Amino acid sequence: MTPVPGRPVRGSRSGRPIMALLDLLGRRWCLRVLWELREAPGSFRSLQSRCDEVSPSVLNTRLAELRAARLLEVSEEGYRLTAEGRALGERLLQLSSWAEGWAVGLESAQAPAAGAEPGAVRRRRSPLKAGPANGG
Amino acid sequence: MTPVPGRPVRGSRSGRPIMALLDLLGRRWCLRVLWELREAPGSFRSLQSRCDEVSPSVLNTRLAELRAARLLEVSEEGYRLTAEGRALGERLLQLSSWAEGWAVGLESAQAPAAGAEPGAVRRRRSPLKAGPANGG
DNA sequence: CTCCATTGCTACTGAAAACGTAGCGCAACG
DNA sequence: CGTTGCGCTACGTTTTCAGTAGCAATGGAG
Repeated sequence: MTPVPGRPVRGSRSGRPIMALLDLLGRRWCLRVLWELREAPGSFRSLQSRCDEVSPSVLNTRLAELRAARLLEVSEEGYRLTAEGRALGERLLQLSSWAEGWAVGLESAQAPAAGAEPGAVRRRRSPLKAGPANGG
Repeated sequence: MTPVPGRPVRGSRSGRPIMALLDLLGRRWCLRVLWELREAPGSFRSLQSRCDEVSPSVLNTRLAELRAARLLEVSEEGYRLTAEGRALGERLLQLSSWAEGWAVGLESAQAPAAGAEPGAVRRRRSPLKAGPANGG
């Protein structure tokens, strides 16, 4: 089921646009497909190959969802982003530049923060300062 | 296993930063947790509640991964984004504004593109125009 | 001081999603 | 016509997520 704004989606009962988007983008391979299509349209097998041989069944499911969400359309070249999809893709580009800085920061830290590192949130009986009211 | 730049991650053999990021963000609930933390820090149960009662086991896994990636840290208020994490969160904000436009576009289209709609990529024996060389 | 409510998770099971493979049917090339 | 390559689909297996119960630590109330 493709998450779209206005309908309840995983993570939201209200169907807020950003919630629908987070749900869709949070599916395995979705961001990667968008990323690849941002660079160039492609056929099914081309996309499969560019996504490191993702399984055809999952790729097909993701393509159908992206199409249902009108981020992607079928053309003579195979699959390409719609205008909306391209606009989204431009915003993904900014993630790339962020990621370069991230990688540098991780390198200087030498390793990912170890899971065994002390520092888990202490148990407490009183609630910590409340966050904002529930979104959704 | 937390995807980090420099190591092979799902979707990439080279460990390119953007690939590690796409892998991490493409996990269920990851974007949503980042989105909620962008707004305000929170305790475990607060985050759980703000993420529409996500299961504690998955939330715990996601928090650990985000922490290993140094996007999140433990503080007196519970969990909060690191400086890097906040920078990423700002970029997520831009997705929100995009999503508002998306929702409008979908409304005027009246329904998500039906899966049963004709227009799947036609079979062909010759490859379509090739996309770029494999990324990853 | 004791009791007990609340917290941060963990353990565990079943459901859903992803993975991986084989192969069908169509298109088109030789 | 036979063969090759394409876009998927079907199906079984593995992994991840969803959901629940509950433990141990914390600390507020009496």
